Amino acid sequence: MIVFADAIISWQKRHGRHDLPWQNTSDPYAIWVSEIMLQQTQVGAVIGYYGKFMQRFPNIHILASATQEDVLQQWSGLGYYSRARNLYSAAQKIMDSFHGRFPNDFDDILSLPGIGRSTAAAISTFAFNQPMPILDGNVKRVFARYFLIEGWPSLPNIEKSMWQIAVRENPVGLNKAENAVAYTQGLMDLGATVCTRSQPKCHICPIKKNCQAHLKNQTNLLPTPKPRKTLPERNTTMLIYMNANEVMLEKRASKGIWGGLWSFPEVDSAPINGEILPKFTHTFTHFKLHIEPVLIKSSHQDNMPNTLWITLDEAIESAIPTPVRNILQSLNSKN
DNA sequence: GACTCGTGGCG
DNA sequence: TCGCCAAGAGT
Repeated sequence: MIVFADAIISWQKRHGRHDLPWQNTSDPYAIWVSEIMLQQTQVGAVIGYYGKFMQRFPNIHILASATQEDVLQQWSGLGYYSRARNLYSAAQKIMDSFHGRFPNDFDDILSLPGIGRSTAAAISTFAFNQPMPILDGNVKRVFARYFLIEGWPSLPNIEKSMWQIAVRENPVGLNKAENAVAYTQGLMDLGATVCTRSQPKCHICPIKKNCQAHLKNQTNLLPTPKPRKTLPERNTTMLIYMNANEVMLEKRASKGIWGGLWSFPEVDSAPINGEILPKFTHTFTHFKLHIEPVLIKSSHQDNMPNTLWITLDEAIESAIPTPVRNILQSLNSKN
């Protein structure tokens, strides 16, 4: 109730995070970019990308007038590339449908591609001081423990009840708007720095007195982990066509894994005319990919569709996924 | 409701 | 070393 929110708010003001690169601003564009980058991605992994992205695309207009290739290049290595494609697509929509100004209406924000309920709420709160409830991984963990909610939090019925709690606890009363930022930020700060998944710092937690998991000594059992199946494994052979100083890259389909990025042509098994490079494994969230790179010396420039020849140095700076970057860098260090 | 979609840090 | 999962959204 009020007690919960007040405890979070006062704790955040004293002990929360106040100096992240996307804080201390009300620019909806800056906040939007940060919220997209932070989806399923930890703060430490985002900070470097965020600075470069904002330098390259300082506002909506510049982002919208760039190419998707430019945007994917800045996103290269961060993962979940549909976020970058949707960010770019949303920028176009803001130009076309909202006169180039980021909308402040919640439903308008929610209508933008790549923005779901929680991200829309975070933008609404941080950029426009309109308190709307969020429900991210941090909040789910805090709620699961504080209210002793069993079951994997992303199960639809569990998540639904957590949204109800998020709405109920969200401070929307009179004169609460000024604390909306502190409450929303505080929930995430608490989950990220105190109510962590392993070894939570309950001794410094501002709400431990009423935390059901803490009182019943079940903190280490909550939240209920996701039911895991064994990861499926796949194999692929990447063909690295290379002449004196250039490699051939192939643009991947716009959807699916690494959509819209540049990679190597893939086949099921190695051809006999190549030099087999060391195999390695790249692990995704939902499968393992065993990659066998094969180097093929090619004096002529094969004219395959959706391909280009590019120097090693330029290739490394392109919109490529991480395993491709690793391969290119190993080739570069050889030469 | 289940699946897809990246990468890196951590115990 | 390896399983887990993080400021989720789209299909």
